[in-house]
Amino acid sequence: MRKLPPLNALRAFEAAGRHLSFSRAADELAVTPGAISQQMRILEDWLGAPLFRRDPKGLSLTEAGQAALPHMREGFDRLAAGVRLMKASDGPCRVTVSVAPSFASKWLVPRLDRFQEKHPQLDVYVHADMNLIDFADDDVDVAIRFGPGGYDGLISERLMSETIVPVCAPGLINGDPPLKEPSDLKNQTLIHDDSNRDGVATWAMWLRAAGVDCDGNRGPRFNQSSLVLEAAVAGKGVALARYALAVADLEAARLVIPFNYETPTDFAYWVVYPEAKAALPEVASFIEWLKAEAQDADPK
Amino acid sequence: MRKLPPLNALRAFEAAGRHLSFSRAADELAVTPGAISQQMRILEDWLGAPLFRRDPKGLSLTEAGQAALPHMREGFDRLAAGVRLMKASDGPCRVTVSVAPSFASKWLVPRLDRFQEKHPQLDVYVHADMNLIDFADDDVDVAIRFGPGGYDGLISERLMSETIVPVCAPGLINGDPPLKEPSDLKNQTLIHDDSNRDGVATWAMWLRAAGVDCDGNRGPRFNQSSLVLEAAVAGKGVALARYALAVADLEAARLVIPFNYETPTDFAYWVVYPEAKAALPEVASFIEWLKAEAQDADPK
DNA sequence: GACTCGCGATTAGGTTTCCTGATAGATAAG
DNA sequence: CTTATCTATCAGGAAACCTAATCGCGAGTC
Repeated sequence: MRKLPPLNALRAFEAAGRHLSFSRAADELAVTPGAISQQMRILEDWLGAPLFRRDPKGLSLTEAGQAALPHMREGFDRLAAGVRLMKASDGPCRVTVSVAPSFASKWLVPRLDRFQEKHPQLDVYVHADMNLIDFADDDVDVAIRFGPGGYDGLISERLMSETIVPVCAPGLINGDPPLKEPSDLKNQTLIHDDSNRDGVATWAMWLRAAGVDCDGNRGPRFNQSSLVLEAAVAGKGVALARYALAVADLEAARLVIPFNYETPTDFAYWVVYPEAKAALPEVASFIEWLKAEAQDADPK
Repeated sequence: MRKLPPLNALRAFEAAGRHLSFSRAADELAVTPGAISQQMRILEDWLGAPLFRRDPKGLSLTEAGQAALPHMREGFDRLAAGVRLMKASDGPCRVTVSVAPSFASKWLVPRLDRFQEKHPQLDVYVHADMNLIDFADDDVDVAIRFGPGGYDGLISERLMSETIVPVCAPGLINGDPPLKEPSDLKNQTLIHDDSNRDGVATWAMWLRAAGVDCDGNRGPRFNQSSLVLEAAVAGKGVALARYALAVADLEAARLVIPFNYETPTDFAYWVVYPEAKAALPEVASFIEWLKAEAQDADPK
């Protein structure tokens, strides 16, 4: 026989522990902070043990709270998945995918009609956001992320690897000054991508690796990779692009690779989702499609 | 943002769906059947879809209910595991294991002191029961079962395989009549084990396989394997024993194998537990110990 | 066929749980 | 010093929840 404390108190704990703030938990659950405070007192009384340390400078979880929190999260995730299975088994339903804006515009959106074709009853809601999202906060089913992988408490499956290539508009190659080899880059405008804070190849790194002695910090900068690519398409200069993002423009000959000098990265694209989401058939279909699509694009 | 229906309604649904009976669910949750009925109405209203078919001849789940039920079960299991982690991180705690009476007395109990030695702060509660148990109903953490494996919605890990051997008290071999080869069994009392309903080797099957023409149905019968073995130890006749159960008596020379004629079975011993239970360190320790212990006993 | 039993549905009314709104204390920033 | 932010606490009220009683239905039983 399971003996559980009041379920609302557990839900309040899950939110409070996640935010490490009673106020934000109250906000999430659409109640007042006082309600959360009381629920926590009730829960701690029921347990006979404290879950939070109320330091003057902020809230933190006790060891017990720390240990229990992931299970609470997972438990409520499961319940939510179950509830979604209960209602409206037929009819249109929606998969929400969180993805970086550049990847959305350059990779995902161009392929999305293929998914629509295969699953006409499913609507995809693309949630483009630079920031990592919180699956419990936002109503996100699955995320695509570029990085080292290994996201805690979530399932991450590798979609494809990535390489960095220089790209520019076709006209630049035989322009004046011409662009035939890496050292010609000294005479070109370099377009910079500031969106990868995590030290994915920069021009400075690339030039050093290619043995070109040149200040790699000059030139326009953008905080989104798609803007970088569009600047390159417009002939504004030479950009360092993630191949997956540039591939559509390359195939359409709006961009070319002036010299073949690929730089593989340790980072890769990952599908990331909470374990419980895999139970939803619409989410499972989307993930499966994503992986197949990535397989085609990047047979490794 | 997760949007969940009233949590108590979900818990009521989980219990009602599991028992396929509002009354028994009410019993489990210590409320009246009317309460369950109302909770189900509330939940179905909230969803806008029915979860149960109220046939005159009994309750059954709709497709939606069927799909959601396992997730509810798993979700509440997780919450329960989390709650157990919250309270009393130190101090003695208990692991409850459900096991067949014979296996308990002949295999588990003789080894249990080794576990106690290794984990002095853990108490093991042996719940011996002929019937399969319901992990949600009874407060059982882990079960050991003899069978084909593959229990739905639960994790099952193979402990060891099993073979069937004839056994008897040492005195019978050179007694009068003597017991030197299978055909001598015609002159012996055969002790029968009725505990295995699922067609694990019977004397009739065994004699046919061994080419002995003899009516294999005569002799005393017991509904527990441990009683069968004890009758054999007492010299009442020859028994067909599962090796794992007889091994302690064989090593102590209270029993012998009159002729080497092992019959392997497709069945094996399994540790079975709900996924969420593995989160509890005491349960994880016990399972780990069980597997190590089985490895020693049956290096496969 | 009448009777009983078991089971679920339903309703009114009461109890418990839960939340609000106001207030207080404590901390950090302006 | 003032303001903003955060948690704790309390009383009162709203909402959720449960009980108790009753009804309807079908399956056995005699």
